[in-house]
This record gives sequence, C-alpha cells and structure tokens, in this order.
Amino acid sequence: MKSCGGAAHRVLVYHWGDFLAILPREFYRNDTVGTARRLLGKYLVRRYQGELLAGRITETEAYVGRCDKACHAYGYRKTARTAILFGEPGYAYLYLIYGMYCCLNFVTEDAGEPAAVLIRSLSPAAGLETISRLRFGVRPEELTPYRKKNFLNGPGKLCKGFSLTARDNGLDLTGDQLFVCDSPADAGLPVPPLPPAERICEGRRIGIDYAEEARDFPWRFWLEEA
DNA sequence: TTCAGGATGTACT
DNA sequence: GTACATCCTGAAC
Repeated sequence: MKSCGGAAHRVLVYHWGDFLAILPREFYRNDTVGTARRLLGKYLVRRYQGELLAGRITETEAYVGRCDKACHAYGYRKTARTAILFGEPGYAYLYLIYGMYCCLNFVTEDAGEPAAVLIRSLSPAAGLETISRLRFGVRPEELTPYRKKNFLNGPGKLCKGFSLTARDNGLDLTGDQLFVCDSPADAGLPVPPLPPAERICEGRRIGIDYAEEARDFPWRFWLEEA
C-alpha cells in the first residue's frame, strides 16, 4: 500500500535555524494523476539567495510516459532530456520551451516509470517583493492591473518569478532549495489569510493538440472559487 | 477584451 | 529542418 504523504509522513530538515516540514519522496511515488490533484493547495517553496519564496499551487497537469502521447517520454522514449523522468520520484524536471521559457515538473512514480506533474499556476504567498522584481523588474506596488492579473498564472511565468531555469533541472524536492509543504508555516513562513471556499476542477491539458487521443485526457486540475 | 504574430534555443528526426 | 507542455505586445473592437 502506497502512502499519500500526509502530515504523518513529512520530513523535518534543520537548516540555518529553520525547521522545514517538507513533503517526502513517497508523496511523489504515487500515481501521477492523483498526485497532480493532491498537489493543489500545497505550497511550493524556493530558496533564492537565502530568502524563501513561496506560492500556493493552483493548477497542475499530469504526464504519463507509458500511455500519453503528450509526455516527452511517451512509449518509454529515453533521451538525454527525458532521462530524469526514468529515475526516482521527487526530483524537479525543468526544460526550455519555445526558446525562452522554462517549465517546472515534479518527477513521479517508481524508477523506470517516466511520469511527471507540470506546475502551471501559483498564487504568491511569500517573498512578493523578490518575485515581482524577478518577474517584471519592478516593486509590487508598481505592478499594473494587467501584470497583477497575470503574475504567476502560467508555467513559464512562475519559473521566471521563482528564478527557475533549465540549470535547476534535477533539483531534489526533498532538499532545502526547492520543496513543497502543506502550509507556509511548515517552512517557518507566515500563513496568509485562507482563500475563499474552492472546488477542484478538471479538464483537457493546454497546448498539446498534436497528441492525438491523449489531448482529451482530463489530466489538468485547477482550483476555482466555489 | 480578444486576437494575431513574433521572439527564441534546444531536442529530436 | 521542424516542432515545441509559452508569453508579450500592439492593434482592433
């Protein structure tokens, strides 16, 4: 029986005086579609120049190599780029897309089963000043309404705001540079006001029209105000 | 508010 | 050579 990586399974890491309660590798070993759903509402935390940046995960997509033509490792196709998908779960898979942007994924399932969850959208939770500077080069109070609305609501956008690039490919999500928590408090961060009631929605994935029957798989999940 | 088009580098065929 | 799990700008409405 696989565990689901709830609070009872969290791992405590001591680092520079902070106790970090991060999701363990076993959380990512579970089935990819379920893991994509379970990541909603959790907090992605990034250590950037000694500061912790955090965002609440609000949109994900599942990619499963054994049966999914949209997955880079479809049909167990192993290349230099996809090699990390074949390894142990709980590592970051980052790749350059359209020459300019990066996408952040979490490797899931046992070694030998190439699969991952794409993180598509975040709601900022900590480190707003730094995230705003990384994203647009300005302070939060200088953001136009358009930029506020489109702050971290896309895979390329959240990577830019969290300073994640293809160089970060392979980061261990159970380490202290990039990890996921149930609550910002688990990383020693203040807890922002609870969002209004939400429901989990599911639908087709974005930008994979080439993937034949797989383009209709309902493997995109997002949180919406109830 | 919506839409078209261009930017840009890597992986893979 | 082609495709790509995207984003921004500017024009038109």
